[in-house]
Amino acid sequence: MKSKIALACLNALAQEHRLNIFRLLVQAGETGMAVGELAGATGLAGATLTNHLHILRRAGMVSDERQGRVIQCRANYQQMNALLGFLTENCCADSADAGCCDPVTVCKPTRRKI
Amino acid sequence: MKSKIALACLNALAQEHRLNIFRLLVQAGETGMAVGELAGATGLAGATLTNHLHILRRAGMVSDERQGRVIQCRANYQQMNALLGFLTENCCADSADAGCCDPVTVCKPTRRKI
DNA sequence: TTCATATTTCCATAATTATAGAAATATGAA
DNA sequence: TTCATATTTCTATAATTATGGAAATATGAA
Repeated sequence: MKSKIALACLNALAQEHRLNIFRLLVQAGETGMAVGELAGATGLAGATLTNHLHILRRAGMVSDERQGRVIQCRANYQQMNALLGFLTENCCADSADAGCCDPVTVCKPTRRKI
Repeated sequence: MKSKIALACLNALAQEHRLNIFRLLVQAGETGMAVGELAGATGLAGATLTNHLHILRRAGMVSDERQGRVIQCRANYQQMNALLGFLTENCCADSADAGCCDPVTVCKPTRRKI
């Protein structure tokens, strides 16, 4: 992950409502949540929520898919893991003790409860 | 780590110059860098640098110590690790598959080259 | 069609954050 | 003392970000 993208990810997560939205999506696992569900869960006005989702999408932290009239959002675990990797990867960069930090354990989406 | 503190850490890192400062300090290891060295390395005006350092300090990401006329800054590895822990800890919160993510490997300061 | 629902875009405003000059403070050296 | 260096605080301004109403778009149902 490039520094510029990491910055976009950090920026996306560095806001109360967006961190909240992202965590809701992470916990929702593979199923994800509809924009309307997120509006209900967060109490945000539609336009405000759309703006926050836009920032999370641009950073690659959230992906979505239209299902009829509903747009279903999901956390992007790959991007989440890439961000964690970036933060630890640069921890030991250029040090005499390179590799002192092992890669972060990956986080996987949870299975939907049937 | 509480969500509010994680937010402060994310916010501290979510800015081009602050991410740069933090990475310089991480790479500087135990020795750290003086404010003046950081000014030289980043090209930031003194007052601007002070403001950014203030935000990193408030978030607990950077600590410092006066040594004569110089203030030596260091990355706070504990806080860095706590942030990584927070991000993965919440990854699987409330999931049926709790614990799917192991704790992040910790990052340690590098030894000073003698 | 027409209508209702879901979501976004457009837009303006309020709030926050970044920037840096100038003055102030802290320290040590002469 | 007096002076030079290091850093911060004060303050103002510019830039960016957050918020949400109203209108627009997309979809499916009647």
